[in-house]
Amino acid sequence: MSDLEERFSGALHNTSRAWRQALDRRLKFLGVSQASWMTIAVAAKAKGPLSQSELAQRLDVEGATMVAMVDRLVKAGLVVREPSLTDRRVKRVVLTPAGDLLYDRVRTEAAAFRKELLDGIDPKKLLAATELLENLQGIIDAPP
Amino acid sequence: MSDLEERFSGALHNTSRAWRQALDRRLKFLGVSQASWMTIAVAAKAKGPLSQSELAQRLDVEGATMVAMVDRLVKAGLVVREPSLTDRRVKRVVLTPAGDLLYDRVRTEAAAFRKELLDGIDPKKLLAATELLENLQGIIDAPP
DNA sequence: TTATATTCATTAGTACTCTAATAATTAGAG
DNA sequence: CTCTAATTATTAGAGTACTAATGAATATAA
Repeated sequence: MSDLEERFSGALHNTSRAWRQALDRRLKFLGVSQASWMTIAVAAKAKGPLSQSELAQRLDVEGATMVAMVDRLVKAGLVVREPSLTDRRVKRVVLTPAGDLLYDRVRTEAAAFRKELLDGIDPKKLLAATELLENLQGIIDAPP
Repeated sequence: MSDLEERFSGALHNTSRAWRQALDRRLKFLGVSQASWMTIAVAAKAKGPLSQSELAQRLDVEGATMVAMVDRLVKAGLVVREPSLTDRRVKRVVLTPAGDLLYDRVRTEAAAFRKELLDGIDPKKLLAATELLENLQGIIDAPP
């Protein structure tokens, strides 16, 4: 029967949720949520400053969501909006020194947390699960 | 290196998110989100009517979140609040006929969607991934 | 060049989630 | 029985996400 399918679906969603919540608790002392950190991380990893649209696309959220996110990050002093010189519609999101510093700290913590959780897992099985998830993601994102 | 760990983490969160969003789109014509449906489902599957606390616990959300959720479901005519006769603090959440009907429809749709997505996946691999995820969830939820 | 279409950022309204604080009630200790 | 603990539901405020509509700017077609 499709008992396994239901079980997999439940495990996928519950584990993802539990992970996110646990990481959020762990990073609370830094004063940032995972959504904020992910935005900072994508902005930091890019070669040049990204526009809000590019950020939204890479983080798989809507543009309107990114507006509010950048508002909060600006308010927190972690990024600034810089008008593009070549396209006056565009505003580029640039990290402040405080943003850079925060990114370093959060990245370290997140990696340590990942390592703790996955330490006892067989790498072969982990790889197989990763490939299955990536495959599944491709199926979901495929054109209907 | 921990490259695989980062890759797994990304795949887990992205796949879970993509699944949830795709299912939300698919169920939009029924006028309910997955969060609402999950609440209805837990209430429907229970033997007797559950209190808001019990619902919150089974859905792994906070009590305050359940207050708002039940508010919306009551407004939508899917459930009613019934004061407990034995404990005047408690309000039990009872499905209306409209709630029962909606649950049947959504359950059918969700199962069909699951089947579509997981149809081409090797059951052995699916089982292995499920077990890994369940194991991981146990690690996350374990007392620190 | 002018008209149309697209893109970018924004606002407004809604949904779902959290934490912290509170009132009412119940359970337990003395 | 009374004082204290814990539990239940609630409110308030904030973060994160969506859709839909808008103005401004750019790109494309005629």
